[in-house]
Amino acid sequence: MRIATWNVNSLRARLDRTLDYLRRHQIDVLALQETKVADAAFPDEAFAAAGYQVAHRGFDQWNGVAVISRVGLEGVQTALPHQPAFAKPGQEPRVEARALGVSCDGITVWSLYVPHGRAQADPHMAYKLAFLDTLAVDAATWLAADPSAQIALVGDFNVAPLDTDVWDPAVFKDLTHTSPAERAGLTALATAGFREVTREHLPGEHLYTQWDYQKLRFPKNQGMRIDFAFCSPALADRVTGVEMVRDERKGSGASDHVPVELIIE
DNA sequence: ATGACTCATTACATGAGA
Repeated sequence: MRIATWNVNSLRARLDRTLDYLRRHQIDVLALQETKVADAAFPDEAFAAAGYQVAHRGFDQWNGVAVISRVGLEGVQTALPHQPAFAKPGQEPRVEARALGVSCDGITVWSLYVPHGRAQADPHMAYKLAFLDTLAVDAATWLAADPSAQIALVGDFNVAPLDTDVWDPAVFKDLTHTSPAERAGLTALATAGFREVTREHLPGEHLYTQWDYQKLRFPKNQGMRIDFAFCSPALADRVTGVEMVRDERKGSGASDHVPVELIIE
């Protein structure tokens, strides 16, 4: 069984590419982030025609998370139990479309799009840290309720845990993604008992999952490793391999992120 | 070549992303 996660950066702009990827890589479950589409405009039919069921959460052109499965899909949860809300200027706080949980063939797959943070002093950063904090709290609760649970927390975490996860740590020092507080948010998931299986299987340095569109970042391999898969112990034991699909960053019309796949026994 | 941002929007400039 193959589970993939991909920040697709607009599903409508990359629907054909996504369908083609599913076919070529024989993906059973695909967690998408940044679909940038409202639920009403989600292309359900295209996935149904390819043999997949779909669960999606999206209000407008921002954020948006989905799980696409050909091995069953039930028990849809459209937000984390304690997911914090975010208030845009002049608007009421809203729990954004950043977490979608679905049960697929006995595995609970959460597609997660952690808030970016924008800048250290920006309110969005406090939101990011609160999101990570509640994620770890909820995840710990799930594992306490059932230590044998099969849970995959996958997606765009918008945190680079190690200095070698970014092409130049100095560039990010006063920006986002590498601060101790942000990194602590991911450490908390490990403390809760979840294992980051992409690092277990691909421990190499400078293995990136995202390259900015600007300044020839991809040809120069100046990227970031910010897409991960935190698995409950019972599921982590079943993971036999991980692949970062670097080819998906090539060519015109690519997302700035590549898919990350888990091969599960 | 993997190539000098890209996406969506009551769009023709702006906000957001990382």
